[in-house]
Amino acid sequence: MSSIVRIDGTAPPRTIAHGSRLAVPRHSTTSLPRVIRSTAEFARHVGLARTTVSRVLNGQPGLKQKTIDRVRKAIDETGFTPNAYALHLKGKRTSLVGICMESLLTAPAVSKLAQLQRLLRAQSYASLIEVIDAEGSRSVIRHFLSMRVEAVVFIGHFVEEEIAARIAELGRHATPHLVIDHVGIPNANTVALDRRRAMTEVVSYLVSLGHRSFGLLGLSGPLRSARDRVAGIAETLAGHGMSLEHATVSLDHLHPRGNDFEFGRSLAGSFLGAKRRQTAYLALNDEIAVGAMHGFQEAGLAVPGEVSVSGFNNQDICLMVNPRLTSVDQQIQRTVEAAAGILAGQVGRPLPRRPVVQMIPPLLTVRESTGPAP
Amino acid sequence: MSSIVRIDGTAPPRTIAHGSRLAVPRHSTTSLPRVIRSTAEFARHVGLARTTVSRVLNGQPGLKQKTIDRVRKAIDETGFTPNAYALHLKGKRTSLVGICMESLLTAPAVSKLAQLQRLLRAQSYASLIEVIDAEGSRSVIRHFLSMRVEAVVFIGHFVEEEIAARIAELGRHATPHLVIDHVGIPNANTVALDRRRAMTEVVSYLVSLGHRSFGLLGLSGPLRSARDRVAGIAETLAGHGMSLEHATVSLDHLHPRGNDFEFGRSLAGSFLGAKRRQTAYLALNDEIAVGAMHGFQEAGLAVPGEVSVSGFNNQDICLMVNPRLTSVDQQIQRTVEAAAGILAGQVGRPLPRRPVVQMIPPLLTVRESTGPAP
DNA sequence: CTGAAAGCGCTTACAG
DNA sequence: CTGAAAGCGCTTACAG
Repeated sequence: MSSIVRIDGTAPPRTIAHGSRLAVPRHSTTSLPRVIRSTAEFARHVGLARTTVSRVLNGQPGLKQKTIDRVRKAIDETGFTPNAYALHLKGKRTSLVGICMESLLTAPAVSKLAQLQRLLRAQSYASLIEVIDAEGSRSVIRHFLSMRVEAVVFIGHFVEEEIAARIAELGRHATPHLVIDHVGIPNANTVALDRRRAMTEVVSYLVSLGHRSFGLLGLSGPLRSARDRVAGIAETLAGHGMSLEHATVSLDHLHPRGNDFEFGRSLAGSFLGAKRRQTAYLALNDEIAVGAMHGFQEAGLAVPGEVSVSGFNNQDICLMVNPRLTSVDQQIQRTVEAAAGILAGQVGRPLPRRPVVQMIPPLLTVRESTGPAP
Repeated sequence: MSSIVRIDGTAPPRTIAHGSRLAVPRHSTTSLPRVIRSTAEFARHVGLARTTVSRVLNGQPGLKQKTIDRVRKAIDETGFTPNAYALHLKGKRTSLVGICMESLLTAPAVSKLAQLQRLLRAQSYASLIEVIDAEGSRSVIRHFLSMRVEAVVFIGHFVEEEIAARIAELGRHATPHLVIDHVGIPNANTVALDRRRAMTEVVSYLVSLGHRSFGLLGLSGPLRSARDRVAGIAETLAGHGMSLEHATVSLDHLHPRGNDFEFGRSLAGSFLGAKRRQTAYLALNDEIAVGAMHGFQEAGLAVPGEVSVSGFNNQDICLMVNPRLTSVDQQIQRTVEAAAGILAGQVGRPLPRRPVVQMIPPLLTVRESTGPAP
């Protein structure tokens, strides 16, 4: 068992050992090897030439098995790892990918990160991961470039001009990039959910259930992702002879946007207070939808008997509420696989002249929170 | 707008431009600069000596302002970044921290990662992040070592012997480490929630409400974290003259462990079927607690009127269910700050002889899912 | 300010 | 198998 020392965020007291007579070698009977920091030191340690060690390390032919074994054994014993920085200077690939995250606090984004990293690792890439904001993006990209990453991935929604500038910078360094989620950045290779189509599917489905008036929850605002969604709603309504102005209502302006769940619940309250109630509610995300559902239910409204509610992202929480939430699945696995495929096609080759843009079809997942219009 | 090209995971078609007569310079009127890859090239580009450029780059004194400006301007124009690998060979710190995650799919772990990264970045560390399993941990650590990271952090629960071996390896390389969450690894610097105490608080509170029989949800199994929790329960019960055997029941063995929410719901079903029902239920995590709560409610039981349910981790979902879930907050911010403090005390110094272990006190967060025993 | 030189830790011909 | 050498991209004295 390790000894327990409580500290308060300060450095632990360094105890100076002065000549304990009972001192015994720790862990093993051989003396502790010094840290070996170079092939030169290591070669001396094994009693071979630097050149020979290097050849074993790189699996080159023409070596006696006995020599190979000797070196391997010494590597295991000393834990010697050749300096990656020297290796790269000699021309070895860095096998590094830089990943810029809008946030590590939103579940779908982290899920994309996790899956992308798994794919990259299978191709033996390691990842440098940074959360970026508008001000910090320049320095992050410069650091990635100084680390000679082989590609940079952006996951999330960013300030468009900012990322466009970063992408231009990457282009000047012949470094491939890919944007996941944020669609519409000039000259950006992009993989993103087809959000228009997502709303087409949701709205068509609700219209087929007889809904003609819709409350929009959190879909206002300048974000490209929200605007695309609203465009999809408008388009679909138009196809059924309705208009956005007449068939939809947004009360987003009535409440400050804090925690999404509370925001959704507040919105429900406002809709309840309005003269004419909508029969179906489309939320920006699952959290807002769940909040709204709670708001309606607490006021005694039946979901989906009196109002239908649909979410977005198809997170676990959709299954944990009652009734379970209808939502749109982002198809994260397909998204990430497409991203990895595009990157694989660009790394180590001349950059393509035109950006590659791939839209991923969403999957509407119908559950019990939506039903026929009353 | 970028042109839209649909592809199927294959590389984009490379279009060869053959002599369009309308070709115009893109983006600017100057010709596109070649990618500059070294100070030598860059010095030639600005018309200065390599030495001078280097001095500007490193902010050394004795340079004319005019020269400095000239170099800075050229850096902005060309986006030149000095090769980090050469810099490090010349003795510059790597300012890299390696982070080993058990998983990127569990919210509390990702939250720790996010907050730790923010603290590290404030000290201008970049992070190499890898998800590790028992087999892969060796190669990940060796890669971190070859990248000469200045410290390695483990976040989550691991196979003990595996991580102990990795920590020994790091020690041989004089590289500081820190384990967040997994307590009890020999010789490991550790920061972890005091899980025993967490259960002491929950159980004391429930006992004070009159509860005398407890259902344990998902707390069985060999995981150190679960065993610590059970030990805390036993201790507290003993303090009130009760015993684990008589006062608690676990039915975990009756259901396969899949999705936690469904697992919780199934467990509730089994408890409902049993002869004598417990009055309070302690869950491994919030998801299981929410599942159980749903299970009870669907069977017509009132929460907390007839049964009390408490979760663990205090995730957002606690607020989104009805009644809101009593849970234990891990105090992630304090945890991560402690971790960063310990690391800061160890980087660049001789490793301490004894490991530092710091336990973080939990915060019981009482909500409406727990109440007086019926 | 410039220029030539040494050296960080490697790999890779090259001659023994 | 060994050993000496060149060179990757930097920084840092050192002499001009």
